[in-house]
Amino acid sequence: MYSICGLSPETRPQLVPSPSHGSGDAGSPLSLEHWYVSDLDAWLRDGEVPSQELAKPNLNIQQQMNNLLDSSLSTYGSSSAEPNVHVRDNSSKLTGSVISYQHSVHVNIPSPVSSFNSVPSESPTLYDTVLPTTNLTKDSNTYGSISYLPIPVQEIKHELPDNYSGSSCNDDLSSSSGFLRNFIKTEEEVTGSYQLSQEKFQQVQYLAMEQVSHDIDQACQVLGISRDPINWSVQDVRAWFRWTLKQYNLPSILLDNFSMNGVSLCSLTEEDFQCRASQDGATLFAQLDIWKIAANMRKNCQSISTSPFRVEDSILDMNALLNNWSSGSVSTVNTSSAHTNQVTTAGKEVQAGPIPASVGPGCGSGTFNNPFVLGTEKLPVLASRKFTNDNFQSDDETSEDGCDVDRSGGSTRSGPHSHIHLWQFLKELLSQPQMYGSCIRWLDRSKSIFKIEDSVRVARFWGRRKNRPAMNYDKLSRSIRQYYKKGIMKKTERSQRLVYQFCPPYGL
DNA sequence: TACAAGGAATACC
DNA sequence: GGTATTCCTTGTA
Repeated sequence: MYSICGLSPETRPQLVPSPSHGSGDAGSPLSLEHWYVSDLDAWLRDGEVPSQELAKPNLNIQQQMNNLLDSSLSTYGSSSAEPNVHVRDNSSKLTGSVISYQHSVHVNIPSPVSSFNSVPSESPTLYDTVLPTTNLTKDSNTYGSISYLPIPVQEIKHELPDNYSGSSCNDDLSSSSGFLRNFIKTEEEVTGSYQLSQEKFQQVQYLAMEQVSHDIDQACQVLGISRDPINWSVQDVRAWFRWTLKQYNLPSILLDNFSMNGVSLCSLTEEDFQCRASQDGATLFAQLDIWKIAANMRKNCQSISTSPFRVEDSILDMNALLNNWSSGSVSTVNTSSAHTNQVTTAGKEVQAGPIPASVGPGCGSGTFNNPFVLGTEKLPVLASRKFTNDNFQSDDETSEDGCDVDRSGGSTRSGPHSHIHLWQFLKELLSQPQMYGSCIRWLDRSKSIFKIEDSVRVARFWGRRKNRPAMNYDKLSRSIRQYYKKGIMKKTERSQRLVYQFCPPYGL
């Protein structure tokens, strides 16, 4: 039997509380998507991790996790001292969505459907993942920003259950329960001299996303609806709303406001949701977004017939995985070579190409150009990789496989040897305000006017994307200015610092 | 100090 | 050759 923080599984409370803006006792919510800022913030306070990055409401799970990584990295990277993470009394207040121990972190994922009586939960109520790690070490070979040496692969494999061969998206996800159990450590192990691991956070991301997928599967079973909201009928949409409202104990809304099929529903913006469902619109929109991501994930994974997802992927390039899931734009790939390389370089500094999503599941010849990849600045494994290695594709190669950008959309994928342009890249960032809104955002979408809120980060993202570690805003802005005479971009009529405007049709 | 603008040379594909 | 990068100077807020 295992014991964590002095509480047996039987006595420990349900870990993740209901949404903070919910009723407070809405039963067990879906999963980590319910890690609202307050949850993470509470943990970060205990962990003495700066939380200013988390002061944004309605962050989705990726944002939360990545912000978490950001905060952790910045804190731990700024000091040679070990993370000052300590035990917190999880029996009080939040009942601990995340429980921190000295030198280790437990992330507890609740059973997603335990409150949904008609669905017998096959998953344990508590998923406890201990995160033993290696040291976080500054690596001067990167951008000058904080980065870390990767965890040796053998160490990773050691921590994984021997019989775990990785879970493809088509696997029986219920097996994740057993898998997770293998991560449950004894208290003795918990109090061992482990250190906070960013790699393990990535692992947690994987587990969380897998769990979300499981949740959705079960909900679909009960509701008799498609996993993909696009396929929903008007009745399906209504069923989903009823279920979601119940799941989150939200007050009833006028379902007539959402009398539409799945296609129409998916085309609604967050603002549309808020107009139709007032303050709960954001929550509903976020939930739908998760479903859409999961649906894309399933589609993508089904297309990867030759290369099942492997657990190494989740560890070594979790962000790429999530990017894959979220972008829904990966094509059939062969992951074997890159992955093999990663494994066989165990114990060494993992050599890799640039940041692209080229090494994640379904990303071997990786194809998505989603700038979320650039968010891997937060991921030590990737950040510490060298920028030259033939075993990994360059970023351009990554984006070329079915990725290219047309003038109107800015979405990237098409034939080989295409290269993303800066304006396209900026549009990609702009297209994901939830992810990059703190860096770059539209000021006036109708006029294609945008503002770079964080020039340093945007430049860093661009540098990662183009494998230019020395990229900075001076250089990036020079490239932007090159667009002036080409008619791609311009300064606004009333010139403002860091404010630019796409010329038509580039801003469409 | 950060940003804007643009010239010039260079690198990369 | 096109595009981006790098380095530079000058100017502005």
